[in-house]
Amino acid sequence: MVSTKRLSARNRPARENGSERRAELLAIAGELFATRGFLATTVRDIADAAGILSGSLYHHFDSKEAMVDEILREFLDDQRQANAKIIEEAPDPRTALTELIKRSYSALRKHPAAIAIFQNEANYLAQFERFDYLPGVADEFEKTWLRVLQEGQKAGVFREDLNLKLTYRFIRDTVWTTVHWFNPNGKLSIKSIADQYINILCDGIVTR
Amino acid sequence: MVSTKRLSARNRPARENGSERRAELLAIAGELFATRGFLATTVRDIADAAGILSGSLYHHFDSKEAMVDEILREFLDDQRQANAKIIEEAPDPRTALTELIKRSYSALRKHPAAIAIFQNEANYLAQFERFDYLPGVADEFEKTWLRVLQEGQKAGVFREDLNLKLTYRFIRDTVWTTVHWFNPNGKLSIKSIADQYINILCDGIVTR
DNA sequence: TAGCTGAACAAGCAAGTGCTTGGTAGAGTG
DNA sequence: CACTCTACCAAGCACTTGCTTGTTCAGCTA
Repeated sequence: MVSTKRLSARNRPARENGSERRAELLAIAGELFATRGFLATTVRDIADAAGILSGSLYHHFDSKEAMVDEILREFLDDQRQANAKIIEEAPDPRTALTELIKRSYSALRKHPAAIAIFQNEANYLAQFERFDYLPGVADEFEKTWLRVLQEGQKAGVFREDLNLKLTYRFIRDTVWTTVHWFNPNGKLSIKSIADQYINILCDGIVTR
Repeated sequence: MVSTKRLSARNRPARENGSERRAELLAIAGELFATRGFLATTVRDIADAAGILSGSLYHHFDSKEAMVDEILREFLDDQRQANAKIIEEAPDPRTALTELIKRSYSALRKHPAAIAIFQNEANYLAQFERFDYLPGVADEFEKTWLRVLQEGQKAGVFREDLNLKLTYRFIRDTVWTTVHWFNPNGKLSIKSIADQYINILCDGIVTR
C-alpha cells in the first residue's frame, strides 16, 4: 500500500485568501462560469480574460474546482448570515417573509455570478466530494423559509390551505431564476421587481 | 478556390426521421443532456447508455448538436401548437391564462428532458448558427402570454397596477423551473402543483 | 443466390482539456 | 548584499473530446 495523500503543497504563495489579484481573478472566473457554464469554461478562457497564461492561474488556485468552490462558499455564507439576522429581528411572519424575499433579490446585485452558478451547476457539482456541503445548505435554506411560512399560518396571516413546501418552492424558483434575465442597466430595478413580486405573491393578480 | 461544400453524405441511412432505434437513442441522449448538461455528456456516455460504441451513433445522427436540435424542435413545435389552440378556444382571458399554465405543467410530463435542456442550455446553444431559432421561439411564447394578460387587464379581470412583462416572467420562471425538482414518482401530482400555483397566483397567500 | 440495407464494430486522428514543472523578473526586506 | 516573495511565463504531459474511416454481418428483397 502506497500512501495516496496528495501533499503537493510545494510552494503555497497567494493561495490562501488575501491577495487583490486573487479576488480579481475569482471575479473574472465567476462571470465566465455564470455565463458559459462551469464545464464550458476552460482554464485558458479564464487566463485569457485575465490577460495571463493558463499555467499562471495555478499560482493562485489549486484547481478549477477550487475556484468555484470559493465563489459559492462566499455567497452561501453571506446569504446564510443574512437569513439568520432577518429571522431574529423580524417582528412578525409577514415581515419576515417579505424581508427574506427582499434580501434574496438584493443578493442578485451582490452575487449575480455565484447565484447563477449555484442554480445551474449545483446539481453537477454535488457529485464531487468537495461539494458535499451543497445539499445541506439548500436544506437549511428551505427550513428557514418553511419556519416563517408555518408561523404565519399559525398566526392566521397566511392561508391555511397552502402546501407550504410547494409555496416555498414557487417563491424560491421565481426569485432565484431572476438572475437569468435581470439586467442591471435595464429599466427595472431590483427593488421594483421585489416589490411587484411580493405584491403578487401576497394578494394575487385577480381584481376584487 | 476549392469548393468547401460538405457533401459527406456518403451513406445516409436512418438519418432522416423514422427508425425506432433512432427515437430510442434520442430519448437516451435527452435524458443525459438534461441531467448532466449538454457539454458534460460525451458521445461515449450516450453510446454506453445505449449499449453500442460511440462511432455507431454517427450512423443515426450527423452530430451531437443534431441530437439536441431535434429534441428541442420536437418540444417547441408541440408547445407552440398547443398554445395556439388554447388562445383560439378559450372563452375568456382568465380561462386562457389558467389553461396556458396547466398546459405548460403537463408538458413537464411529456417533455421533461427537453424542458430541462431548453432551460439550462438555450443560452449556450444560441451562440451557434444552428440554434438561431431559439430566441425567436422564446419571443413568440412571451407574446402569446402577454396578449392574454393584456386582454385580461382590459376586461378588468386582472389588476391594473401589474407590470405585465414582469408578471409573465414570474409565471414562466415558476412553471418551467419545476422541472428541476419535480419527481414523477413523488407524492405531488403535476395537476395538484398546477392547481396550487394557479390558486396562489390568482388570489395570493395572504388570508382576507 | 446475388445484391442491397440498416446497424453495428474497431481503430484512430486532431484538437483541446486540466494541470505540472522549472524557471524568471522585479519588488521588497534583513 | 543576499534573501525571499509574488506574479507570471513557456513548455509540455497525460488524457478526453467529437468525429471519421473502413469493415463486418444478419436480414431482407429481386
